[in-house]
Amino acid sequence: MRIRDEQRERVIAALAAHLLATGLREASLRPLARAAGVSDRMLLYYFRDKADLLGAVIGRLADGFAAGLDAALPATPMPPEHLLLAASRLVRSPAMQPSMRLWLDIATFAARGEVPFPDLAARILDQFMTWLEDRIDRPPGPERRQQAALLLAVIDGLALFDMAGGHGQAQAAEGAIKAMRFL
Amino acid sequence: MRIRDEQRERVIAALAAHLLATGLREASLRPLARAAGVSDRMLLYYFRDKADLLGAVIGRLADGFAAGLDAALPATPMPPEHLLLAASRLVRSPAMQPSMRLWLDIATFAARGEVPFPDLAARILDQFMTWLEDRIDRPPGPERRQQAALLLAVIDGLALFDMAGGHGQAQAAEGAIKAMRFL
DNA sequence: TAGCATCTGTAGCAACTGCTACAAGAGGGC
DNA sequence: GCCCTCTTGTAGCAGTTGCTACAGATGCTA
Repeated sequence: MRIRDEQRERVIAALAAHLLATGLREASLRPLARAAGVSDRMLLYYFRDKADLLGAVIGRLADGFAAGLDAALPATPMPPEHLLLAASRLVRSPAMQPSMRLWLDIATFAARGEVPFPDLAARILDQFMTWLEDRIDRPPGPERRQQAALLLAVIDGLALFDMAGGHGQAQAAEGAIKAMRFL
Repeated sequence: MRIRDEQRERVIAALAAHLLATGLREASLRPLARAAGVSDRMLLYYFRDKADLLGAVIGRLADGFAAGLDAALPATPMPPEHLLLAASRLVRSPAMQPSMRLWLDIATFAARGEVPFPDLAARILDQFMTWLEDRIDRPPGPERRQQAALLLAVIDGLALFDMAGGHGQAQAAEGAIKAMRFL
């Protein structure tokens, strides 16, 4: 039971990077095994099945993503307008692009109910929400939560534009954000 | 050259409904052929290849989607706050859910550069944008365009929430929309 | 030294992927 | 009658998919 756990760990680390780079669509066992430097046979020895493997890797990625967001923007409360602008710029930065692309992939798989993606999607959504809530200069409560949800919707919408090649639209929307106010 | 074109037409109509129901992820030739009531061999006689087929079908769907939006909300200019609320409710309605789910699928395929999805995604994005612009009570110009882009970002973000199982977040965001203003 | 659990490679299965070679039927023009 | 183009079915290719049966290797314990 020792080597197996060590290898699990090693595989998760290796595949996290690989998934970010290539996305979920080409994530079949043999290429994943190659990327992790093991055989596909062993992948299914370390993990129960493909869903188990992807769940572990994406779970790890989600934690890393949350940590990255925390590090990139200190948890100092600010007006929602400022937060929205800062967060959308952060999320649309080239460094975050692979993560957002993967997040979109996960959302579409979750939409079809494919395990383990619904759970993963819910978890990522929650992480994102609390990250935003912690940075809005309002007392905790339903209103702050509503604002965070709206902010997240805008952010995800911008990310979707970028994915779909609508960089112009993303740019335009960022312009409008500056003229946006919350009562 | 006659039957072939008739069949093309028939296949496109049949597969439009099928794609809406099942999404892009299970859209391989044999199931598509079954849904269209022809053999996979003939599918590739009517269409050059799979990309050609999907391009035709999704193009048709995009036009239908745009027409549906036009019919559902008359082109009467209104304040962006009202439009946003009306549009998001429309787009999140159960009837529109399959279309939005497919739109997400298309966006993720476009993100990987897979033909013909980048072109399709750009086209759908443009249709959506003009639909919104036509309903904002402002003179045409960059500012109206920016507002439309921001509205679309929110709408797409809400759709993403619904796909990812975040119905609570979508609900919350809609609440915040009511307290949102454009300068 | 034997027994045992853990680990790993070889090989393969049955299903599916997009696509194609080939031949044959259907129909019209000469 | 003939050819010629359009249309269609049969069959199959070479590659991929997730997953597994089996046998052998390894190392620890008694």
